[in-house]
Amino acid sequence: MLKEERQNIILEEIVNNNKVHSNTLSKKLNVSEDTIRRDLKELSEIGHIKKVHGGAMANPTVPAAIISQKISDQKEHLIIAQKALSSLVDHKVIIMEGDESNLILASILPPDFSATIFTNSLKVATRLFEFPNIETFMLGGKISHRSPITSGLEVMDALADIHADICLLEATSLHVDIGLTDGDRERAQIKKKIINHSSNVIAMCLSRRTGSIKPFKVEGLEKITSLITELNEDDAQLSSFINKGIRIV
Amino acid sequence: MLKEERQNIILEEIVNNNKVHSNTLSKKLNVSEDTIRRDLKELSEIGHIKKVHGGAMANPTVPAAIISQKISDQKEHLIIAQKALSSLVDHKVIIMEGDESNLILASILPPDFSATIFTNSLKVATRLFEFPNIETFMLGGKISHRSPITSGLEVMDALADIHADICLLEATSLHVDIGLTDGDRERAQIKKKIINHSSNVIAMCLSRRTGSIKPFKVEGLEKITSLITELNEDDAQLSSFINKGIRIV
DNA sequence: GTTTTAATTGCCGTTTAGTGCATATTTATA
DNA sequence: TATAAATATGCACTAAACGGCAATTAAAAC
Repeated sequence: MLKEERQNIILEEIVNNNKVHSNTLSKKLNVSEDTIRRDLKELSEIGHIKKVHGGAMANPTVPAAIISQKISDQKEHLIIAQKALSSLVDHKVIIMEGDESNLILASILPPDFSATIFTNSLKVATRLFEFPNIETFMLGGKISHRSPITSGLEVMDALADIHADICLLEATSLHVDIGLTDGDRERAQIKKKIINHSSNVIAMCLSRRTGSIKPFKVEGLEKITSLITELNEDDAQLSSFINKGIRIV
Repeated sequence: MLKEERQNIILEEIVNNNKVHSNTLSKKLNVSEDTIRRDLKELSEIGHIKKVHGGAMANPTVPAAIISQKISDQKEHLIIAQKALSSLVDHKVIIMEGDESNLILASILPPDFSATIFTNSLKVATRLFEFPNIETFMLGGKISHRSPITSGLEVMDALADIHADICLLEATSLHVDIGLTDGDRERAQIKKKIINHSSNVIAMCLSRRTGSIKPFKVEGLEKITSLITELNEDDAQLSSFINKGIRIV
């Protein structure tokens, strides 16, 4: 059995029973307790479950749907989120757009992290609620039927009055020549506005999404300060971005 | 059983009964009283409960996040939510304020329910996201550290442009003479504004919260169209409200 | 298809966490 | 104040966690 398969089973069990025991899992999956322990450690690093003595439990604030997402996707976002975290400093104004890498990022922030954070994601906002030193602002608006994210005029209006030190964008498409594009018109507009109201622009993009082009233009590459993918900085796939002067993290 | 699991059970029991005894817990959970005592010590160090001789009691300053998990109240909220549901009709504009009964209500809506719903609760909005025929609008703003609810100027501004057919308010205090009051100033203002932007005002209130008065006035009883509690309409406790002309559901 | 490389896993010795028990001390209250 | 119950403390035992290492297995490169 593959590790990934096993970890998905573990997540499934946590969603169903709210908890797992290392020793029973070990027997059930025919691996040593050490392996289970390593699995639980990895899974808990993503932030949706909590490792405890003897097993693991679901994080009470995380909905089942999030926990049971395929582990392979979560891991890629975790790598991105970890890099993003190292780019953040305390006491700044941050805009977090979207709910993929940003959700994981919100899960791995140090408990005493201090900042003012704006977000259009219900999931991210719910997560940030737990942090006593973070001032969270939900950007209000109509909730899309595609993902639990606000968009529309209200978000645009709210952004008009904001300036952030740094914004963290989920890039669904990033092309070396065309720049940042999006499949949703409203979301493209929102991203554009966020970029123009932030001193630093960090695009978080899965490597398989680089190179693609979506119908709605956000901004050209020159507006992007840094690009974070799950790849190493020196990966050949990213050299064209480096040539354009983008900082790779 | 995992330690955390056991402590969750203890917390739950304290939240429900306001107190626990070490010796009964010891029998119930099949561990020594020493272990229970250590659990209570740990929980009290975190600050959620207060250790007393012979057991522990609920801490008066328990964070809202924990209170909201009250199991016993869930039943009462369900009764309220069911009544509220019967008051709703399709294709209306609804404001749902707060996340107790409204969250349950959002969970029991028929899957094809059609409406435009505004809410200041992250939980409610997240739940409503699942409904294909509901247009959900999240009222943006600063997220309170007490519960995952937006408040502040942005909410007020957003409300200014809205008129609803019906609003569903979580009433934390409802007094026959004083009317609706709230313990939080901003939230009181928001409720007031919601009331004045709705054709029908439904107050959802646990019976034990009727009669109490909180520091910040929302509106007098005359602004309330209907009152929903978990009690029967003809319960004696509610007669004083009937005398004031409130419709009891 | 084979070789090379990297990831995964199990094992082992050591360390730590959790639990129960014995005993001394404190607390509630009759 | 007497007395029974509850608590604190120290100790011992067990199960789990940790870190390093070697063997195995999967993935990548050739």
